[in-house]
Amino acid sequence: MAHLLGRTSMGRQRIEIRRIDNKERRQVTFTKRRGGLFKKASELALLTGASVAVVVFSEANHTYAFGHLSVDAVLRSYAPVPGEAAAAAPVPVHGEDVDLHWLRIAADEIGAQVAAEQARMRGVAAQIVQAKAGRRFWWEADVDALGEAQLPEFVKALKKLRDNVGRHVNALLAPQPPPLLLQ
Amino acid sequence: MAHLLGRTSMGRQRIEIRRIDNKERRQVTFTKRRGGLFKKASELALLTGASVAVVVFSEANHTYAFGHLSVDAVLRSYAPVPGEAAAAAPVPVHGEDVDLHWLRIAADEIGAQVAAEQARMRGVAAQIVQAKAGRRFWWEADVDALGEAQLPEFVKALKKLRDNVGRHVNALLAPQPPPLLLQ
DNA sequence: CTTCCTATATATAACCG
DNA sequence: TCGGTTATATATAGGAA
Repeated sequence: MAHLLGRTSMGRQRIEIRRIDNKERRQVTFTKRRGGLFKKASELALLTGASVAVVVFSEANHTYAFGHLSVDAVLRSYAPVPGEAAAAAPVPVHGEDVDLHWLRIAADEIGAQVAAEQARMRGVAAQIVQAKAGRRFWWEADVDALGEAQLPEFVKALKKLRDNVGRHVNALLAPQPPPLLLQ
Repeated sequence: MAHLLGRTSMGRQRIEIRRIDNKERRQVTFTKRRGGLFKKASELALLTGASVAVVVFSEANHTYAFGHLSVDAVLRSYAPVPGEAAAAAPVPVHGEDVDLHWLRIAADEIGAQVAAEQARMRGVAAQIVQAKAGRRFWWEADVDALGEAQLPEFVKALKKLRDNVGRHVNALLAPQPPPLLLQ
């Protein structure tokens, strides 16, 4: 076409970092860059031994996540409960038995995560919130607070949700194999 | 030095994507790539309008996070409470008043996040866990459950923590200006 | 929505202050 | 531990399948 006289491609063009107006271009860029972002995250984790988690929600409300060791293991942040000393307990490291999980689901459909890790954690984390009207939200609490009776059921429910979301999470929880991308 | 005869630099060298043995190099690479990852995340969000969250835990257990619109707003996934219909409430979209927040702190020191968003959310989310010994953990709950008495104090504590962590979060919560990097 | 291809814009491994 | 410089390895915008 008239565009390329001689050359076979215009090559990469510089663009401004602002919302791409054209819908389809925006979509293509989203897919390409999402992949690049996950790759970078993967490399960072692999090269430096850091734990990395990336969660992306597309405009279409699709959920994409990457995690090494597992999204949740990373997201599950820590924080000594406000006002409470972060009792430095001899926490085992990167372990085998990841028995617990955390979960998330996209509003309109799904999108989820769950997982656990014992590594590095010492304190626990916190929070939630929401301001407006009748919305519901969260709040972190001590597991113990759940009581031995409720916990099992809760975990069970979470696992079920996880399964529905797909085997994505399982892949992440797998052993050594290079971290993969979540749909 | 004998290394560079003529040239002034060896330029970027190709490296294998596997743990960098040399500790200092690993540290330098961590810092550089962490910045690059956040930048990419920022661009993805800006270019495509997607919500992106990135959380990184260094080997030294430092926490770094990036989020657009705010880490938590993204991480705070949704999931109708297990067993409870996700009452499709007419949730306002991406809004102005983000009055609540969520927080996270790195075990040994800090690292935090907070935020809220009304966008897309309809349901609430879920959980956590931990299996082993005396570790403490979380669990999400309905804000209402906190009670009007405790909530204010809790939020207060969180805000204080947030402030200590820096104005980073505030930057993220800001209006249009390009999303920035945390820490 | 993913993928291929080419020409460039960028990210960064080494090194130095 | 951090930045700044340079030469190169990579990521990608366009265009099209």
